[in-house]
Amino acid sequence: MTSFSADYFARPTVAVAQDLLGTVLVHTEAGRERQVGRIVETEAYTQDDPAFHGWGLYDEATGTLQQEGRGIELFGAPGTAYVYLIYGMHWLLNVVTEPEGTGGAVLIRAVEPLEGDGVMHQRRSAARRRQDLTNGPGKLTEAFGIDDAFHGTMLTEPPLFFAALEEPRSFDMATSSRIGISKGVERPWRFFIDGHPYVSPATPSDQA
DNA sequence: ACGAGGATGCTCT
DNA sequence: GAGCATCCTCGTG
Repeated sequence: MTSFSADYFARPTVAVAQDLLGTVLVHTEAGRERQVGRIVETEAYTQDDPAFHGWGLYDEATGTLQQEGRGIELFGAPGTAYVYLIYGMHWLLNVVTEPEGTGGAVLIRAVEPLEGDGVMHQRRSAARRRQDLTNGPGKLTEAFGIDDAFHGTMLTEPPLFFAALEEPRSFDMATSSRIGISKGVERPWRFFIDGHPYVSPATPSDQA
């Protein structure tokens, strides 16, 4: 299992978000079962996007980037983890995209567990069905034990990394508006494996 | 099956 | 004080 290098992430964000479908997220921990999840749902966020957590840091008219502010890490090295707390209780995992100096990130929204069911069930005691282990962005971070300790780490090497699984792709990709946002709703930047049972059950933001 | 409401903490106004 | 890239529980059909 060979991890993706920084070059893989140093590309247009939408392309990375689509390409990550069908690849795997891997977490290795000493003395514990390895956790592997096949990515079935992602979202893209770019620097000119009002829903982006670094929106306004880059001024397109002058080409200048602020030195600090919320989400400044999203302009850093491609392949870096951007982990943040949402609604005061759930950690969400993003991977930084685009070349350094350009902002962008892909949110990992859902995976299908391939290895590590035991650990995931331990961490996700609320899950009644197997798909509830990882069919949402906050659920998968809990199942994989991902929190702010991973913020800023490189997702190009263990203990947490991405890798290829299947070649060629053996699924149909579907698209929708992103979920849970109020700005940038018109951008069709949620990507998922059509009909897959581990896709999150939430409703896209452009629907009633 | 589905919808309403609450939990809970950090950032920006 | 509001808003937030969410999840869970408890109602009603």
